[in-house]
Amino acid sequence: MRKNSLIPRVNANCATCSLRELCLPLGLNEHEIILLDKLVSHKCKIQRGEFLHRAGLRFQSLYAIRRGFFKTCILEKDGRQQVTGFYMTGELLGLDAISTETYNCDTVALEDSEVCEVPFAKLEEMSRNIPTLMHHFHKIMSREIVKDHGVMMLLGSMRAEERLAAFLLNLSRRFVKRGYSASDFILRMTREEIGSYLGLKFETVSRAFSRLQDENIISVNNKHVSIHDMDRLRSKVGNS
Amino acid sequence: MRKNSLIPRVNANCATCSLRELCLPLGLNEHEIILLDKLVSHKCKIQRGEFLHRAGLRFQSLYAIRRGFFKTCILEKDGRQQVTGFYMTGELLGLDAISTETYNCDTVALEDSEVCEVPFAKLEEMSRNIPTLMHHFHKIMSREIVKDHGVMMLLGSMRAEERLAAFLLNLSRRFVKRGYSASDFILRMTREEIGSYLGLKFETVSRAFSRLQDENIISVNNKHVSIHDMDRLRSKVGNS
DNA sequence: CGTACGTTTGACTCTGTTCAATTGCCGTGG
DNA sequence: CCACGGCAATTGAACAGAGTCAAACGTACG
Repeated sequence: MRKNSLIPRVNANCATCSLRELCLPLGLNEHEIILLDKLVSHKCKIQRGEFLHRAGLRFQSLYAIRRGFFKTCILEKDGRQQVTGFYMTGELLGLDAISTETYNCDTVALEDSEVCEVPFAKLEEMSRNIPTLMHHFHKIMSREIVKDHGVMMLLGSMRAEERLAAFLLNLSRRFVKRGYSASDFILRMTREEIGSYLGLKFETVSRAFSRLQDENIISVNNKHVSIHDMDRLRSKVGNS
Repeated sequence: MRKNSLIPRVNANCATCSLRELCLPLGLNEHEIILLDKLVSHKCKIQRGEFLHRAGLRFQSLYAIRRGFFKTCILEKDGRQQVTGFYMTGELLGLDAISTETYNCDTVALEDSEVCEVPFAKLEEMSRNIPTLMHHFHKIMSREIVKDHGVMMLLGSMRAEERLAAFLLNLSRRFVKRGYSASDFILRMTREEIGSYLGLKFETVSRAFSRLQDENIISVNNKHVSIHDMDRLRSKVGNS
């Protein structure tokens, strides 16, 4: 990655990493985890607002998020930008770059973060000898595809309020998995970024927030969201 | 797959298959292709309108399309349906099922088709010994993700006419790769299916077709499309 | 403390949806 | 072979939801 950056690097340590459930090594034995430690050679810190990488850069590594929050976005020649995903602790960045051997999206930290660099060639080589690793990796890629199909569903057939409800429920679910509150969280992204991801203008996002708040389903205070009535929020999705 | 179906099976033969450029075996030597032949044990024919598989079925195999045309769609509990993709000769079906070990979309032939069954467990096993096969497979999965991001872009930020133009250009490009005309083709899907894929109602799709025809960019006669002015069609995409 | 940016809200516009009527196409059966 | 029925596609008119433009307010950061 960014050769001339000052991002500090230290050795990773998968064996003690608290992400073991979420990240790659799921289901490996102790010996295999030690091997993996050698694969994941470096951690690096990315400050809020910094790019992990930009579209066009040559692909070499995937990045597992050890801590933090990222957005990925693609940019059309005519200047339009589209946020293609938000990624949090334990998730894997860069899967889309394998096909072209070039990162084809910008990846930006939305809070101070830390990632583990996973050199892809080494990952492939190692997975030849560790079938469970290979299989797990395939599942992760496949899950990414399923996730994208969900977003396509959302973009293709839901209206503004439904989209926002689905988005909040998705975030909530992912926070829970990581041990945080299901109903109380801080949004790391702006209304505009949410809008881009959901195919809406930021004013529409703001209005949808306000409407959900007026109905006492959630309360919003700038970036802080509290879900008061999870069931009614759920019922917002899929009732058109 | 469908144990009690009457779909006839014959041995596949990758070595002589005309899809070598598009399908999995890209870049393999003769010996490896023979191995692959043993992997891809069966071809089967699917008639127009038939399901290759339905959502919920246990996943075991990927399917390479040897000839034909498919749509994949997901169904929400509330009855909404979303077409998530159209697949043609040389493309690979079932990648989304790896994550859950269950097909999570319906896959329907839109014309009489023929697929090669690729047992996934065997594919993984074999790719341990053939690094190029593994790498190529990773690229295919990654390409699927990139493609989905493109659709998200389309759904998130284009208007009706742009979406249709982008759709037609995409089809055109894929037909060319397969040796067909870039400017003259038969649509295998209905307006409703196009609409579902593009996040539009079928009336809107129909109107967009008519408008492009009125501008002499294309001509449409039911399922038959001719592109008259490729450049102006291209300029329709990305000018809002 | 002040500025810049993000957010909210209102009024108006416009694109796409909805509802409905009509035409065209294709396969089936008389 | 033609007539019929059903499904797909086209087109129009009225409507609604999201977009646009603009103003005002809050918050965060230097």
